[in-house]
Amino acid sequence: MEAPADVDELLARAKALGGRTVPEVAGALGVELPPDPKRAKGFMGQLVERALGACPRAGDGPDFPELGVELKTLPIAGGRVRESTFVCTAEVAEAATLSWERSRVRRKLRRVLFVAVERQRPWRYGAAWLWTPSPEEEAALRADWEELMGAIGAGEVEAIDASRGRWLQLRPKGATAACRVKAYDADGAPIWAPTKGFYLRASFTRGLLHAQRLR
Amino acid sequence: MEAPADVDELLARAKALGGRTVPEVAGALGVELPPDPKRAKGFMGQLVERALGACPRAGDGPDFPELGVELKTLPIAGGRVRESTFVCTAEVAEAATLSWERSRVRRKLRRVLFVAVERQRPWRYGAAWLWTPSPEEEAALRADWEELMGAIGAGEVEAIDASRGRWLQLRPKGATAACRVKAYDADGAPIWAPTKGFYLRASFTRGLLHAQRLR
DNA sequence: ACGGATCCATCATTGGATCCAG
DNA sequence: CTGGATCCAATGATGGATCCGT
Repeated sequence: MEAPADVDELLARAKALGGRTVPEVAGALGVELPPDPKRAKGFMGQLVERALGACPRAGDGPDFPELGVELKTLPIAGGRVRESTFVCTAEVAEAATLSWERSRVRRKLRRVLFVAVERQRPWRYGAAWLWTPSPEEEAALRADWEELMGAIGAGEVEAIDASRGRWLQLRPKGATAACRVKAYDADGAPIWAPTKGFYLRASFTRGLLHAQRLR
Repeated sequence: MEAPADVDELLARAKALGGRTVPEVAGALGVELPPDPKRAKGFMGQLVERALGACPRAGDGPDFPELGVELKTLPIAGGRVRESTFVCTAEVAEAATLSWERSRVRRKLRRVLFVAVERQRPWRYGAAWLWTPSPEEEAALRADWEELMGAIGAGEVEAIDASRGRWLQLRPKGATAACRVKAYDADGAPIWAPTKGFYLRASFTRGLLHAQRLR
């Protein structure tokens, strides 16, 4: 699948997935289903990337570099978002000096294509829509980001838990809880800190889903 | 194989390999020989690491962290060193600010266990000896390092070729010539530079081998 | 419900070096 | 001979997320 030429084409492709089942779409792409779905946690996201023609080597950049669009799947059950949404890993080592404007979170969330996936078997694609933060949303996300990164920069990285932040939270990220990354304490001395990732709370994406239904 | 308790034990183990063939040592360790030796370029080095009990997760540190010893194999044919010796990748991005004292090259070469390997079939282990740079050797290596890193720091990374440096040279390093690493030009602007590695010229290690034979 | 823990894939980097064309 | 190119393995970081115990 080649990359979509513009945002309209991308959105049309995503909407066209609506109602189709995951096994059906995987089969059409020649992708095998994982033997143990409970362990292939990223499978849904990677399948949608292929189905929509996302850049296979996106790396740090957005999934659709030409369009500046990031792709996220939203697991839905009983009409409600079931999980928080991973945004990116936290730049722990640069927490004290990085600005919101240059942050990964802001880059990732500048324009997002959400694709809902109904989690009752057989898994089935649902709604798809583009989201760009409104000025109010961006201000709130920024406030969360600045609070959380500020705490890391102040050397509190060990003490931060997932209860902080209204819409963005920080949670462990990595293969195990033992994963560590280089960081600096409040005095600038190097330390090994737990790996952290930013997540959008489900309460936030529930709001987006609701707003989208009203359109 | 557990790690040697001290340098004497390490050296004794290395000398005990002398005269044994590579297939024989591999067999004793339960290691299979690579199907196509021409493509398994690092096999010899990794086999000796296992045979001597080097730290399997050395990463950035020395092969024997407790002893501060780095292990290098030297391919020999007709009594002469056949190849240059890879030391480490060059810290291209930090070229302008890094000092010799903190450099990877110096750390790697502070104490080296050389193990000669006779390259006429069947490959066979030869001499083994410890080397620490004499003040004169270190001064010469430092001069090469400072010249080469200075050139990188001055933005000449594209222009440096392997003919520079008396004993240390810079050569491409990586999977292909297209490999690039982040660097900075003379004005401090970010660029993508070719990946480089430091090598000891064969003329240098020939001298070490000769000196060792005279002892 | 949700905070903490975990799982897989892929790419980049580094370490181990030797290959090979001119 | 030797400067330039390449090859394999292991690790770490990041991106894709969901699992699961309380």
